[in-house]
Amino acid sequence: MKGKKEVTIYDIAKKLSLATSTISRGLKEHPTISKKTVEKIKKTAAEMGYRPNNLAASLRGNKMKTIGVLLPTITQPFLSSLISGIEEVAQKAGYTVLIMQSHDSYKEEVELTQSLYDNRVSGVICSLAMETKNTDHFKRFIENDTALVFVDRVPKSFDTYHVVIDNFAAGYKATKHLISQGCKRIAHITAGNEFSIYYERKQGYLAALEEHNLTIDDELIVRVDRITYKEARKATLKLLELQKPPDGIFAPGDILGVSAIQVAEQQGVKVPEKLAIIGFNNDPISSIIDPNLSTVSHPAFKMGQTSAEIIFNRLRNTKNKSDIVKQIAFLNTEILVRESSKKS
Amino acid sequence: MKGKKEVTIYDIAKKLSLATSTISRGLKEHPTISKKTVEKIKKTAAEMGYRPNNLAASLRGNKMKTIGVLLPTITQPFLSSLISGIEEVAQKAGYTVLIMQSHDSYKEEVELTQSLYDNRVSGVICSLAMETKNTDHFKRFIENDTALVFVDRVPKSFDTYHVVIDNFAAGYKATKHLISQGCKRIAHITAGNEFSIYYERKQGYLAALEEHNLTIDDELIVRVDRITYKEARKATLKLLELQKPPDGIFAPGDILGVSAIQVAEQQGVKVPEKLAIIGFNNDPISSIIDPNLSTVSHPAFKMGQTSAEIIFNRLRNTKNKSDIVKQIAFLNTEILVRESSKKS
DNA sequence: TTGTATGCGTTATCAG
DNA sequence: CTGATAACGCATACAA
Repeated sequence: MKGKKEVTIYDIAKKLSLATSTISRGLKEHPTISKKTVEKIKKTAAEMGYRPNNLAASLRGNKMKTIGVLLPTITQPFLSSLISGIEEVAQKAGYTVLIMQSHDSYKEEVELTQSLYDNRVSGVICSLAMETKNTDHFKRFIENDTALVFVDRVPKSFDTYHVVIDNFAAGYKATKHLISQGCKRIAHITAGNEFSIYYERKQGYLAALEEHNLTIDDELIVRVDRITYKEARKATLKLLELQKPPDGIFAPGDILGVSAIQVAEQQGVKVPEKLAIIGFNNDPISSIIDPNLSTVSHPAFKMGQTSAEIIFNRLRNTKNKSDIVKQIAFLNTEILVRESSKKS
Repeated sequence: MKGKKEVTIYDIAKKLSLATSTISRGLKEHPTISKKTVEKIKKTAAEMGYRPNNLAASLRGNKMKTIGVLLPTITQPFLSSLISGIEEVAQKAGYTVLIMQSHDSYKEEVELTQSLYDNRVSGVICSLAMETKNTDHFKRFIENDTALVFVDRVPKSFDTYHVVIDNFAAGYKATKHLISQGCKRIAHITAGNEFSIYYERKQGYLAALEEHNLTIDDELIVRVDRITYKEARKATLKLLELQKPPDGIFAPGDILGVSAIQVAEQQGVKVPEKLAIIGFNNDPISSIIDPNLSTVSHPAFKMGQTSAEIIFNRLRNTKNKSDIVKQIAFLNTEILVRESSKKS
């Protein structure tokens, strides 16, 4: 009933009348093994259909050659690109990628964190769930010498590696762009708690308004519970129904921005003439929708690569691991001006 | 310099003056251990910060509680939904998900297959790379008793579980829909080799034409090398520039369909009046683009769930593993009629 | 109900 | 350059 028994280095050893240790070393081209022997071992191994057992190998070092990736969701262009970036770097390094979705739930995040730990991954790359405020569940990784990198949605007060964009600056730039197009009443859609990227973006938005002496009107700032088309639709509608509707919207996500465009058109509000809109992320839809959505480029793939590279650097230098307690990599963002915000 | 040493069942045993085997059993609530002892063990384990080592546990059974997922890419709505479905089921079953991207390359697929094997995953869910014709690299899983399920892009001649939609029927239905809207010259965009889902869809398209006595015009069938907006644009342009351009396009993917809509509009060809278009997959963009793209629903999430369920069923019933050599689950598809194809 | 002993496949250490 | 052996952490067969 069982499948064929596995070929182990022991089998190879027996066949070649060598010690298992020699086989083990030969397979890894250890310098102390003669060329000839190495070749012989490799040849025989291939013939016998030998395949290493990463499990057994990892048991000694107590770590799998695996990077755990913990994200809110993966069905989002930005995040799947991020994974792609991680994957590319990991694959080259001979590591595999374990992916988990927190669905923006704190509870799930905590559980998955444990699962990752139980699997003894070498490193963890995480973007926090929207709900998450306390990040104590990550401490175990530090104590255990597991490389830890937070990306995009990072905790405020956790000393480790962060890969982010400057959300404040991006929000500021986006808002300023709308102002430069002549907008006077700029609305904003926000989400999450005070630890979230959306909070930062909002701060940037507020700063830009202040700098240009535009009054900050609370009714122009609406909140969504989740980033969905439906929620965004409601939010936009609310804005358009105001006594004094906005002439610009800074939507901190393209889903929100696209929704805004659609609702506006449905309501007969011309974009960008009557209402300029800028989104965030540069999702594929942003350049498909008509009018094209201006947006802020978010280097997702690059962020993934960078995160993974940090992990591997950290893994390589076992020495100075405790030297750096915190390091933040800021990646560049750019305002992509497209049709939805071109008034001038 | 090292992190704290790990707490093992041995440490717990020492602390409680019990045998490691008792601890091991107590942790899993083995019936032969007294309630009291179980509780005591669990409490102490928690206090000491014990976390199981899946590596060690798996080494005995020679399999990790992990499902390997091998896909062409993950940055595609259809595939990331599929993963989501797999993830959900796996998470409930206490399994983790290892994800790899073949980037539609045969070579990468073979390598990743090995990597999956080396990690001793319990099951593999795979959607084949576009390039792949030979699937011998999957045989090892069968021999090794690793549950194997192919999903969506499945091999022609491999006896194992398949989870698919009826691509022929879907292609037939989509084409028939266009015919019912009065189209006489229906174009088609195709891709991949004769083992691909696109081939099946094309066959369905051809069958529908034949059934309705529409002449099959080779110049109406164009081929793209990869499913990208750019490629699709070129293909559509080619069609529109024909002496006798088509009055309908069956695009076997929403990316292709969306591109077709855009190119048509740019060229001043009214959709659907002059050109009816239907896509495939029901990607998010299909209902965002204006006019909305008619499409064929592809139950991605469901396919993921089904694939995972098959894996776990198979894993549970170790007995009759060789009884079923091949089993195909066909999931339902539906024509979603939207603006882009509504002539009548 | 609990304890003892052993093995899973590999690698590191220490000998030769 | 190669060999013997212990160890990684856990789970099981067999004893008690």
